[in-house]
Amino acid sequence: MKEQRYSRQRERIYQAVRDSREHPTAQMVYDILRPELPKLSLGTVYRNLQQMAAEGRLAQLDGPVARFDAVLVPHTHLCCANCGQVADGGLPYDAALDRAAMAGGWTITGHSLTFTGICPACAGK
Amino acid sequence: MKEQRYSRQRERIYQAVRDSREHPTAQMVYDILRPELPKLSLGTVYRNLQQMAAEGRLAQLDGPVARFDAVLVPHTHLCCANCGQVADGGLPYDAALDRAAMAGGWTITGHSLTFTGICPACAGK
DNA sequence: GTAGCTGCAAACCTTTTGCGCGAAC
DNA sequence: GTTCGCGCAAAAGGTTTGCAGCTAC
Repeated sequence: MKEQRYSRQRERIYQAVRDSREHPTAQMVYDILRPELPKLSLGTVYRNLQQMAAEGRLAQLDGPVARFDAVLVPHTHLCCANCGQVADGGLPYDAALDRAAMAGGWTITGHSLTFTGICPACAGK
Repeated sequence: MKEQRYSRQRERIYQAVRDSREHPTAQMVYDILRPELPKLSLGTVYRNLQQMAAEGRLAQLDGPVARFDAVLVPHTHLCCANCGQVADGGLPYDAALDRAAMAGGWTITGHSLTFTGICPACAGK
């Protein structure tokens, strides 16, 4: 693996994901950091998010646009079909599922359990 | 809802998804049909896939690129981390999860359970 | 001094959309 | 004849990449 150096931008990007509750997209991270780092480039955000996801320092969530999560303990997610927000689910990760799914020659390394529904804010409208 | 007319293209697109085992993307459907319908447009494939997904005639799978499935009975999926292929999982859909997830004011309409791992073909290499 | 990282901009890929013609009804 | 759907092409996101200069070590 390539040697990795410290960079102020990478640290801020990581903190922005960790401190945000909304599983931010690259664009959201960029918007969060822009006031503080006006010269920050969107390309740098993408590069660092991808790099940290590859290292396992961040988790990447599937979807039409990629979202990132600094909570590495496996957990479920709730996705609002109306506004698109992603929240943490209340159910624990069930490792028994992985063992059960290991069939047909597949090696299972994990799973993603995402619920779809309507969030409280959207339900009120 | 808008009145819907028959179209040869839509039928073929549906059949291509149904007859393919690989949960094809729009591009894959286009490639499958091109020999048979040389004038087919990629835009038409996207339009019809999206329309049939909205009607519930097809299921749309999340991911970096959208995939489609003609099997409407809810079921789990296996995704190969190496080659990206998506296969059907052996586990049944557990509706009890939806009831359990309904907390914090959310209305849950369904869930998606996707296992990540290595498929037999990639494991052999 | 030598990599690695940034900012910038262009390129890329997937998906959507506007438009005029042809097809279904 | 009236709509709706198609093919085409352009546009619109989201994401990646090449490059020259700056930064960590």
